[in-house]
Amino acid sequence: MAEISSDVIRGYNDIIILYLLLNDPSYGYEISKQIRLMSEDKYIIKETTLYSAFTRMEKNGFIESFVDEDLAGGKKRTYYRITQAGKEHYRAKCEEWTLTKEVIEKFIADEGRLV
Amino acid sequence: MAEISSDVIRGYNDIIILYLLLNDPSYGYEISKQIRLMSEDKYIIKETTLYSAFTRMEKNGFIESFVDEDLAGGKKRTYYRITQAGKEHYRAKCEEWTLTKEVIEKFIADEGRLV
DNA sequence: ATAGTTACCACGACAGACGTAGTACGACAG
DNA sequence: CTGTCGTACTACGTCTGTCGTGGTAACTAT
Repeated sequence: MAEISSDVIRGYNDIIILYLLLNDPSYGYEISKQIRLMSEDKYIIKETTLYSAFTRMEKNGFIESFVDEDLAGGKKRTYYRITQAGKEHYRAKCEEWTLTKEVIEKFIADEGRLV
Repeated sequence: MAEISSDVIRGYNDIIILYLLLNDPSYGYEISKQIRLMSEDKYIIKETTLYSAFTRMEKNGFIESFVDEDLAGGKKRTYYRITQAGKEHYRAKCEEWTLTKEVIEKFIADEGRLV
């Protein structure tokens, strides 16, 4: 099966992650499972990619983190919450997506042209 | 106006350039003008990006170069021609694009959800 | 015991895009 | 006759998001 390469997905992980934070805070493991589910296994984000995206986006003020230390078994979990700036970033990225889509599709040839 | 960022376009320059070589050989300056024209100024490829893409794709066997030394004024021009492997690469990238599009669009929220 | 799931992090490598700068020729304006 | 603009590249180094490798730690089922 065809896979989505890292060069192609680059720049869209922000959209994907922020989308999953729009309604409620969430955390790494949960988000990675949701991406897999929603994409029907077409995109499985790498753990390192995800966690470094969190770090980057928190640094940029798009998300905020808080830790839940009261999990069963003395475990911790780091949650992320989208900020107002994050919502604006999300919206801007979505607009950029629309633009990009329009542009790219001009460079997709009809089937007949490929010999 | 919104611009297309390098992270978002990354991975699609191959499609764009190869598309413009599908019918006839062409060269850097001409291709950059065509991209600008076809995208209605929405995407203006950087010279360095374009020429390094040529080098990379020639190394990968997707294109072949030949030089026209007989231009007016003793100038040279390097043309590029798509290979069979290049056409297959183009087709594979187009399929990847379709897949990526399907995935990304699942993470685009309705207008109403953005407050 | 040990494999699997949950939940995360550090470190460094990689590659494509990009910024800066330079070369070289012709045309055309002032 | 000097300077800018357009044509047509090239070299070199930097940046950044992704990814590979490997590690920690606690619980759960076989």
